[in-house]
Amino acid sequence: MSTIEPRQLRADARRNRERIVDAAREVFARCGADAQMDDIAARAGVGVGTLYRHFPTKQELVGEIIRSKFDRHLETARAWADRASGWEALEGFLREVWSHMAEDSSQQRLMWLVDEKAMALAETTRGELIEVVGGFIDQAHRDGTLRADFTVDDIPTIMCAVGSAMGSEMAAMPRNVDGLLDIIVAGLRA
Amino acid sequence: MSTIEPRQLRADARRNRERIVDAAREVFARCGADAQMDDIAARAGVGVGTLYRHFPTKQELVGEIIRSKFDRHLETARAWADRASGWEALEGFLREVWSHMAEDSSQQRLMWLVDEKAMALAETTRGELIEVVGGFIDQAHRDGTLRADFTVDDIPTIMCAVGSAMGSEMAAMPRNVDGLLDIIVAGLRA
DNA sequence: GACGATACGGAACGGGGGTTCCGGTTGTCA
DNA sequence: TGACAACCGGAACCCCCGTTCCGTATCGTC
Repeated sequence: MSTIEPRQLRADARRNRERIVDAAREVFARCGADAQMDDIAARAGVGVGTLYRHFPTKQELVGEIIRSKFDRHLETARAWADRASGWEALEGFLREVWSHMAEDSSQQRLMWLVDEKAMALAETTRGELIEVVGGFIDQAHRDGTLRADFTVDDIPTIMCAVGSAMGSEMAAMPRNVDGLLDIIVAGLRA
Repeated sequence: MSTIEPRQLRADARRNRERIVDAAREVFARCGADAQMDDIAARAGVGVGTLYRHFPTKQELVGEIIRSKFDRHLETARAWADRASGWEALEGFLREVWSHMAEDSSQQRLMWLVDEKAMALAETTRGELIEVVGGFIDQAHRDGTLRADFTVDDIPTIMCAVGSAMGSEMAAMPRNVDGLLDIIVAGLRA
């Protein structure tokens, strides 16, 4: 998946790397941005030192998780491109991604600690994502089924908004994310 | 403003309290949730000890800021109640609140560290807010101008989503909050 | 102006958590 | 099977930051 393959990892190292990523996913899902490196290492059945050999910094670990999320979104987009086009594909894509996001909603909070470097790891995938989803949007505009001023560049904002609504647990405040999603879809329609 | 008035503050104490709240507003606006107590005290021209006498915990200071935000939103709601009703009042209220939020967008990030206790300070104001805005919503439903399944309880979710979209600065991602607001308003309309 | 109550300042404390270091272990290759 | 490089574990390090403590200063009142 990565463009550069620095060198071949030793068998045990590769195994540990996978364990670490899995553990990170779990712990980030449970604790969000508050996840601690020690916990991740413990959950992976590995010492902190090992964790830090594979990911020299917490940011880099976060970056890996983010990258894998983008990968999954790209898969989703491609699946919809095969299955439909225009508005139908766009709505289908959005709703499916949102349901993925809802599955690990507390993980959404970790988007807050993403920085340039972490995001750079996902740049390639993001580019392809823009291409595919941009196709849906262009087609929908041609069909006149999508609000005229909407562009691909609006998608990150929407995703950020939705993700935050899912991830937050603001005290004593009711939360109805499904309602928000319906509102957004309705507002997107021409 | 507060229902309980524990005792009369000494003149200098009252002055310092105000300075602290002002400083907190500034520093939270600049640094969001990362704001430090030391910085706030320094900006207020006051020692940390003084800060802690007035607000025994960071949460309590956050609570004060949140409360004042809710107060302002309540004022906005009442102004719109005098001026209009139904959909017009609802949209006017939302857009005005959003523009207030946009003014100190980085302050939005501090909503993440609000807990029950901090929110409790704003409970009274929040109740009145629900009442006034609920009035707009009921009227709009009677007029048939608002999406049928929308209730007051959906508002926090929307606010959280919008606030996060404003407050985040996710790297290398375009951000178009105004577009999001238009989409939401369009989606709210029946 | 003097006295007690109320406040103030800011050095110091404590613990939480990311990161480093290095002595020991394990995979790989000849 | 021996030898070396690659890798591992986890105690220790250190900085950051909320919070406490207490000697000093200021306000209000008689």
